[in-house]
Amino acid sequence: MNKNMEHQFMPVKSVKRLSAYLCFLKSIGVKGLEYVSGAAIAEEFGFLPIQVRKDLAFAGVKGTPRRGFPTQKLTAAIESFLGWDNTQDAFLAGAGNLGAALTGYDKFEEELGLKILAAFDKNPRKFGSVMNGVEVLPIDKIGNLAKRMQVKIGIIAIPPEEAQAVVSIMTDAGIRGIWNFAPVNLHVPDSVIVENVGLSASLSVLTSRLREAVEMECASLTLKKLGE
Amino acid sequence: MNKNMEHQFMPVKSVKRLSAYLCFLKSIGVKGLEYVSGAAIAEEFGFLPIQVRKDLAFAGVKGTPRRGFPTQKLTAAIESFLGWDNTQDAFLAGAGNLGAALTGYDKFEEELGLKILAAFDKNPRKFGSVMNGVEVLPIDKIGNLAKRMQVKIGIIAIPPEEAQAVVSIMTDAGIRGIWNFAPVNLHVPDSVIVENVGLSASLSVLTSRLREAVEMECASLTLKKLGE
DNA sequence: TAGATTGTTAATCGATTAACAATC
DNA sequence: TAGATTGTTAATCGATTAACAATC
Repeated sequence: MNKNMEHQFMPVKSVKRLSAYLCFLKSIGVKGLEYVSGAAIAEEFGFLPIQVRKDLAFAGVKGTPRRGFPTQKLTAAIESFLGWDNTQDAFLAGAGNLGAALTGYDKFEEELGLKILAAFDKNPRKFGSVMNGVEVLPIDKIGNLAKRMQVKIGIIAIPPEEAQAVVSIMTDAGIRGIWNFAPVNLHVPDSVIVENVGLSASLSVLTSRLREAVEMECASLTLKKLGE
Repeated sequence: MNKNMEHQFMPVKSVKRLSAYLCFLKSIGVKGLEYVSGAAIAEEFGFLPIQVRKDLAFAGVKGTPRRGFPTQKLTAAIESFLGWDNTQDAFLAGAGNLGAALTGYDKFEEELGLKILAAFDKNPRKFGSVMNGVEVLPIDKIGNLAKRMQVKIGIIAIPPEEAQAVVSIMTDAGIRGIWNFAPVNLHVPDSVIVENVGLSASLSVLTSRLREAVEMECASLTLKKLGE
């Protein structure tokens, strides 16, 4: 096994930033600007230009000195790099409010290429109903159907208590990627990838930052008073 | 300005992990185990014990050698550290599917202390309706009401094109924290904190990891064949 | 050409991990 | 006491940033 085989993994943070750049590029793309510089992207996000250049280098686009990056090519390159240009089929576990939000959000299919083939729920009253164009089926069928249709992505939008059982069925059925919205830590085989959305964690980051800001203000206020 | 004033900011990653630990601690808390070790928590998440201990040290809980951390105290300490123990009032912009998911998710109020006081929408047909116990008001009223009620947190669950305008109204009205679900980069004054949920970014991380896994398998398969 | 921007190579910084002493 | 686990201090690793050469 030689060293050249070693695969360069993409840093998670770069992937996330690239996805943000893409969003921005699409918004300026409509303005018809032929080139965009790393500095311009950096400016928009408050990053340093060198960081943007590093991220873009990962995506493998070459820029032109003095001009920047060709907007169209750059957009296409990042899209391809993030895999937004080919469709991925997914099954959604949970036809509640969150499930409705996910099926109702056209951007996932149109821009990211995530095609939610069907939703699954344990509530019999929902069976056969259509949620934003996606049919709701009994949750018991999820394993067999995933295996038969070779679906590789499962979305977890069910209560945390029920999540692990469904995930196990999914992975047994050959699902390789889990997009998890439930506040539980899921256990899966090594070959399966779990991406946790972690809304509670995200909210915690916001509130802890807010508190830090308030503390800073109090501190500088006290300092000012003492200085008077 | 002496060095002692310098505030130790909490690393975002530690905050996120602590929030995950909390979820796990609550689930084992019901089992009535008096102590839990860093190693046990690490095991659950596949982390190294030292990382868990480092994170817990931030939260300021003292453990007992040979026994671990007192489950109750630890849970309470992390909750307090993350601010889950005091209520925060919030306004929600957007009464669509996502807004419904957020208002319908009781955990935010019960466990994290996030109280969504009202939802705001531009669709007149929704005015006055009640969404999971939260009243829907005209979006024009969000600024005045936020100022009057001194609301400090705003949640953005509206289309990206409309987000910046509403955010500007929010920050003018004194809102200090924005929890952003819209796929746009928001511009706010320095005193305001934005936490982006970035569902597209999250999905991109999953799909790029999946692709990396597939590539690795192909590579090792090729290698195997060559070796035969 | 001159100058702005890219891309590369090196330095810095912060987070993770290791080693080990302290403690119940 | 012996042994397991915490907590501290140092080493490593990876990501960010700086410096600067290459290039249009």
